[in-house]
Amino acid sequence: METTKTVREQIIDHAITLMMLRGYNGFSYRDLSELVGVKTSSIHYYFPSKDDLVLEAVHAYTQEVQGAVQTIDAALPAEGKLAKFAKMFGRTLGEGDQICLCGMLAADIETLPEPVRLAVQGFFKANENWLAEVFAEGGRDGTLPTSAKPEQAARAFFAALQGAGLTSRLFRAKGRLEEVEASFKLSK
Amino acid sequence: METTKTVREQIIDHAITLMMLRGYNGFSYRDLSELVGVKTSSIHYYFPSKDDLVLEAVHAYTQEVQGAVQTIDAALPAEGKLAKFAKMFGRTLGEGDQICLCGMLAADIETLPEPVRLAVQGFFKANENWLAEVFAEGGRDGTLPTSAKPEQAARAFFAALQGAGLTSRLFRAKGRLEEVEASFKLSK
DNA sequence: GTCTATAGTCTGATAGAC
DNA sequence: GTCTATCAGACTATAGAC
Repeated sequence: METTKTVREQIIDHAITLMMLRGYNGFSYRDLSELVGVKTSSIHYYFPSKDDLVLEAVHAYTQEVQGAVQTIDAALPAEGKLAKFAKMFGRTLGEGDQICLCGMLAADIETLPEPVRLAVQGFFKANENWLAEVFAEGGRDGTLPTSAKPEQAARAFFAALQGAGLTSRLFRAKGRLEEVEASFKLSK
Repeated sequence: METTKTVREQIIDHAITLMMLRGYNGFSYRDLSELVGVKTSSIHYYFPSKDDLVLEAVHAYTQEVQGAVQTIDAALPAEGKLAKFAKMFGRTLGEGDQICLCGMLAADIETLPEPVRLAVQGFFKANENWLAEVFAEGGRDGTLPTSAKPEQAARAFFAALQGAGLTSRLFRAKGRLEEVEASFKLSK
């Protein structure tokens, strides 16, 4: 099994982990240098500026998450899909001290350049679109409360998950994520 | 009218504004120095360390928000209280480029000392407790969907508001906050 | 590609005069 | 209380040898 990761991949992986923990302004090239085992100047070789690095990190993270979402069985009832999605979202939170990369960057957004904002928007749109399909389907098959606007329900649900990720970590109480799913299920 | 603010009050006010914009790791004593018009060493006179400043900022912010919440008419039906609360929360977002101070600090929490975590937790608890009362009341008076657990509904609703604050700013679309309230109203 | 060395800037924080 | 002056350390980033 050839699982050796390139230095470039290691940098991105650790950058993602660090940002999910401390945010964009809370980690440095030096932190990465120590984790990856190369000098900071070598990191600049791959990513000339920190902004370049974040942008690539967001792209990699989006692809990774979307890949996982696509594995959710299409034959499942809508209610089941929603449950799986929520559970998956909870699992990205590591040992409980990390939040979604794009939720974190949304908090840091006013210190980031426009291309990063667009990339983070892209992450939200992709997830919201997938969820809107599920809510629409749930309305049809009767496993979810009928909503006039599936897109609206999707945005509210995803926002609630992001907020719950924040408070789960704040209170060190993982259960807060499950409450969100329950709230949207009993609904309507 | 004697509305002159002390230097100390100005520092806290600007610190709150800056953190709601850029987060804890995105502002400096120098920024404050320029806004308030005193040297950074003078700021250190009032707040020896940055952590001291954040802690006082959270206390001041909590008091301010809770004060506003308490002005919501107790005679209003639960549904109306929820609407007022959501609208108030939206108004704290300034020109649209700020988010709730404690939502922001929840994102930065892993870079902050324990006393700040406790203070931020206090802010969330206070708001969630108030909302739990409203949800319980709404179940009784029939203006809100009956929930087995008003506390759970309160936490999910507040998390959704925090998440919507994040995405409203990300997309520069204020409307996302209103969607949350609508989602919880049609519910159940 | 990775390194050493370093530039240039910003950071939080302190000492001490007034 | 506010200032000047300064510290030690961190930061992103670059030049150039190997």
